[in-house]
Formats: sequence, C-alpha cells, structure tokens
Amino acid sequence: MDIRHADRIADALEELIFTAEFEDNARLDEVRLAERFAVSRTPVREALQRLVASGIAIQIPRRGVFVRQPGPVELLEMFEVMAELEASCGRLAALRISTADIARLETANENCLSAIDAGDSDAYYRENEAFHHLIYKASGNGFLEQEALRLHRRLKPYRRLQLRLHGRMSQSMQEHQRILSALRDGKSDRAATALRDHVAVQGEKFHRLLANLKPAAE
Amino acid sequence: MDIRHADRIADALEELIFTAEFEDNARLDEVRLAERFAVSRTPVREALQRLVASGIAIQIPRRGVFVRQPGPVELLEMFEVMAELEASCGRLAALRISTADIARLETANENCLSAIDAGDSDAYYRENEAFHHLIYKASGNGFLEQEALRLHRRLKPYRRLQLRLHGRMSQSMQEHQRILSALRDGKSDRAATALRDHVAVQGEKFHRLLANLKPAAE
DNA sequence: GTCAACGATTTTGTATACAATACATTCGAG
DNA sequence: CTCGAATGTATTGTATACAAAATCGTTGAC
Repeated sequence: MDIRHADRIADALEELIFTAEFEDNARLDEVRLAERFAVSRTPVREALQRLVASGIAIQIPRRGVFVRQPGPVELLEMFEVMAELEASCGRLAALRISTADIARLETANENCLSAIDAGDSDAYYRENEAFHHLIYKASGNGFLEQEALRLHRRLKPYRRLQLRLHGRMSQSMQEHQRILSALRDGKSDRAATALRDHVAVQGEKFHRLLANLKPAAE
Repeated sequence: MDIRHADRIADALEELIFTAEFEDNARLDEVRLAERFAVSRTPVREALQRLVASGIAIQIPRRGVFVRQPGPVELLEMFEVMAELEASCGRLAALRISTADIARLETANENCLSAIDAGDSDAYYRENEAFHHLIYKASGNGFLEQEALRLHRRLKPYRRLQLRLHGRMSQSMQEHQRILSALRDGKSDRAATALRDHVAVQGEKFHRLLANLKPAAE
C-alpha cells in the first residue's frame, strides 16, 4: 500500500455515500469503519474530516459525523448553480476560446452523435462530459474551471438517473450546436444563455422526476 | 476549553495565513505548531487538513503541508468568479426578491451613505458587506448563497487592500443604486450585469494595483 | 573536486492509550 | 406509573508511542 490510508478511505467512503450505500443521516461510526477498512481510528477520522469539508457529511461536535444527502430542494439549488456556473464558463469562453479548442469541442460533439447512433449511452455520457469539461477549460479561468468541475462531480450521481429519458439526447445535441455557434461567433451572452438553458433542463427533468415520485406529498 | 482544539487551531492558522504571517510556500511544521498552540500533533493535523481542503494550503504526501497563497493570476481569476457568482445572485434575486428584502437592501445602502458622510471607512466596509450578503440571500438559492459567502470570505483579505482608493466609494454607491433599481423592476439581466460590473471593478483595481507594484517585472 | 551511496536524523503517517463528554439504563422519589 | 437523577457505558477528542519514509550529512570511490 503506497498510498495514504486516509485518502483511500475518504475516496471509498465518498463512493459509498454516492451510491447510497449509507442512507441519509446515518452515523459514520469511527470504530466500525476502522474495523471495516482494517486500520485504526486515526486515518478514518482524517477521511471523515474530508467528507465534512466537502459537504457530503456534517459533524456535530462530540456526537459524531453523519451522512448528509442533499434533499430535493438543495439538489435543485445545486443544479441551478451548475447552470449558472456553466453559463459563466460559456460567457468567458466566447471571448477567449481558441480555434484549437473549438475544433476539440466539435470533435467531442461528433463523438456524441456517434454514440447516439450506436445506441451507446455510456459513450454518450462520457463524450457529453468531455464537451462540458472542454468548455470549463475554454473559459480561460482555471479557478472557475476547478469550481465547475467540483460541482459537476458532486452532481454526477444524480445526473445519471435522468439521462435515459426518452428524446432527450437529440434535443441535447441541438442545444450543443447552439452553444457551439455562439462560441464560434464570440457571442458571450448567447453562449451563456444557451449553456444555462441546456443545463437547467436537467434541473427541470429532475424536478419533474421528483414530482412524479411524490405526487401530492407535503 | 469547551471548543475543539482542532477547530480553534484551524481558525487561528487561517487568520495567520490571511494576515500573511506565514509567507507563501512556508512549511507548516506539525511539531512547531503543536508547541505553539500547546497541544499535541493530532489536533494540529486535523486543522491542517481543513486548510488543505479549503485550498489555503496544499499537502504533499510524506512531505508536509505548505502555505499556498494565490498568485496574481489566480487572484484575478477568483475576482472574476466572484463577479460571476454575484451576477448569478442578482439574476435570481431579481425574479424572487421580496419587498421586505428590498427594504433591507435600501437600509443597508443608506447606512453605506451615512458611513461615507461620516468618513467611517470601517462602517462603510461593514455595511457594504451586508448589502452584498443580502443579495446572496435574496437569490433564494441557499446553496448559491453559501458558495458566494465562501468565496467572498476567501477574498476578504485582498479586498481590504484596495478599498481606500480615491473616489471609489461614491461611484460604488451609484452602482448600488443601479443594482437596486434593477432588482426593484425585476429585470434579471440588468441586475446581473450591474452586479457583475460592480464586482469586476474590484478585480480591475486589483489588476492596476499589481501593475503598479511590479512595473516591468518578469 | 565531484558525485554517489550509505547511515543518521527528522518528519510524516498510523496505532494505541488516555481523557472527557454524551448517551442509556436503572433506580428511586413523588 | 411517570419523571428525574445518578451511575455505567459508549464514543468522541487528544496525547503519546511506534513505523515508515524522506531529507540531510558524511564518507568514500573515481
């Protein structure tokens, strides 16, 4: 084992929480986790601190740390912020993007199309992600890129749920085209709006999904 | 001592780094810090982890953790993201703000004016901060509010430097008026643009400040 | 004189031991 | 029977001890 146990455990715990292995508000027992990972409490505690710092768990002093799955409201809020962040990336990218990066975006887009034709939704997911990550980078703002990546990653488990809804993919590709054309033309406002709407659709889908789950609840 | 040592030390270290007590790339020696705070290495290590998680320091495995002051480029990037985040807050707030919150903004604004008249720049700083925090909250998006607060806080030490530049305050108040009127009218795009420009000015000032500091350096 | 390899020292990472606080159960008073 | 206090137990927070890795210095070969 050439890697720090604390890091390994933090990654493992994050994965376990994202895959809903631990339910919301579950206490993350230090000694149980220590036994489970066959280490002492020390690296477990460091891993827990990392989870708390990243917001997927909360710590109540002298009580322990507890899983904190975002509720429906917070998820919608996070999707909304994602849309705003991507809009910002688009706004800046329209002013700064290089021809090389435009070419890369076009390639990713074509790969998306190929994946749709092949019916390979995993490949579509991957190439779609590449498309968006390229836009983050093309913003020319490394800090913004990192923040966008961070939230994107955090929302990943929830995005997977809604990908395979009926005619979404082809509509999504049209939106990609609009984004691309705005970037090519250097129209920052158009690029921002196109990206915001494109991402916001995911929030809408999610909203509808929730509404269907709990028809008249609360 | 009824508070966790780790938390106290983390706050203290953060403050020390923000006030440039530790210079960039300085190693944060666990045992020295432990002696300094009169505790063992354990709570010091937890504090360091928190610094690393918040990006104020970086950790090189088996080497230690080192202060990581953002360089000029990254600072400009952070100011740019701050401008974008506030623009997003303004966009959403224009759609959702309550009359009560508008009244609160007006109050904060009046307090800003009073502070200027009184020549009390500390009070101005405080009320200006309140104005912006109110807008974050008025976005109606708690997650966005937290993210904005986080970055705002992170940029705080750098904002203090440039506050007392010549005629900035009165210009700033005019911008606040424009923001307020856009919010009152529910014009989301206008509010977003007004806020983006308002905040971006700080980045510009900072840019100029840097250019003056190192006229032809590197 | 330079460079490399080996050993000593320092420092991080982990394990364990101890302290202090919170929780639960039980016992007793009303 | 219900509520509350007290003690016992469990769990977090901190200190210390140990292990492993990296840095530094020295020594020796070329």
